[in-house]
Amino acid sequence: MELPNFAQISTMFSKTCEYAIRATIYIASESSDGKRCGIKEIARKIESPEPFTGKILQRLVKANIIHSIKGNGGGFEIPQEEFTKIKMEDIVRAIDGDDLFNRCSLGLHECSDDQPCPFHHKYKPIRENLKKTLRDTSLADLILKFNSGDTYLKL
Amino acid sequence: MELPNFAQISTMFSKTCEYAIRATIYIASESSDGKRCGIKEIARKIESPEPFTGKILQRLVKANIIHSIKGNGGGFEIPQEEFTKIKMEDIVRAIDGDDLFNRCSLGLHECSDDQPCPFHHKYKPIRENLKKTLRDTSLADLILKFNSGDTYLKL
DNA sequence: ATCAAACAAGACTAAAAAGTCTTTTTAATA
DNA sequence: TATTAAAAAGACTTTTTAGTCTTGTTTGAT
Ligand code: FES
Ligand code: FES
Repeated sequence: MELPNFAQISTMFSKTCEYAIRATIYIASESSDGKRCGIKEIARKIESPEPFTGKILQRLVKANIIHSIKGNGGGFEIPQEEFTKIKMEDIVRAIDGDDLFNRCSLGLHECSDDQPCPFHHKYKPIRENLKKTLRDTSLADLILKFNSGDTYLKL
Repeated sequence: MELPNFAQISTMFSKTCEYAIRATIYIASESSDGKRCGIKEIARKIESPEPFTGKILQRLVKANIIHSIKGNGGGFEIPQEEFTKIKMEDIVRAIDGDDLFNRCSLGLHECSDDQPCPFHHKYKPIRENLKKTLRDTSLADLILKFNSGDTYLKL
């Protein structure tokens, strides 16, 4: 008999952030096709709860990552010329803030080289590597293989 | 004006797991000095809520990571010969389960090479690197610099 | 034997994250 | 200008994570 889980599902990004990234990729992919898309469609295509997705999209609009057009025929879109400018880092920061980038892995009040926790020296390079990847990965990179059907946003 | 955080504090480990790791390190450090320690002392030294710390220690006992001695003069300890055998991976798995090790970074039901999400190929090596580090880092490694006062468990 | 100092167990509460619902605003179009 | 299809806004609910409290059990020392 295995002990059941004790604490939270622990991943890099919050669930909210996961939805946000998936939604942004889907919108970009449609935009690259000249199409605008609405909440219902997005929620269906990325398998996310519809009203919650609405909330998240609002936040992405405020953070200037996606554009929204209100009214009949409206929806969300991203101008193609932004694809290379928008990085994964931007989405993560907009939703999860910068804890992932700064916080001590063991929960000390500060992560610092001067007063490091016992895991700091092994953790820091991993985090730096993750940061670099998030900084270097653009929406253009993310939709490339998605458009060709080689990566997935659900299942 | 900056937008306030929208979602959870996102780090690798749950807060519970952070406490667990800090507590284990502290206990090991005392044990390496031949000393046994109680909940109150541990909570004080790692700056964690006392009753919650008790809960977490219980879990670590069940997972066979630390030993507990009940009754007057009791407390927690870890036999020195275990220091190199106990890995960070063991603590993380005992508390957070294996989501960190398996879960898709974008929240798809499965993380797989066959039906990868758009971030999979960039994410996987980072995660593998983290896993390797957790697998390779033993309690002995963690307490080394802590015993010499070069790393910290609070502030 | 009794007492006191420890951990164990489990019910309970609080806070944060995730998710829903209702109302308002916007804008194209008939 | 009325209708309608969309997003925006904000109050609300649920679930999960974090944390507390009370009661019981164990055991060394008096
Ligand atoms: S001090 Fe803990 S990760 Fe830097
Ligand atoms: S499928 Fe998403 S990280 Fe592997």
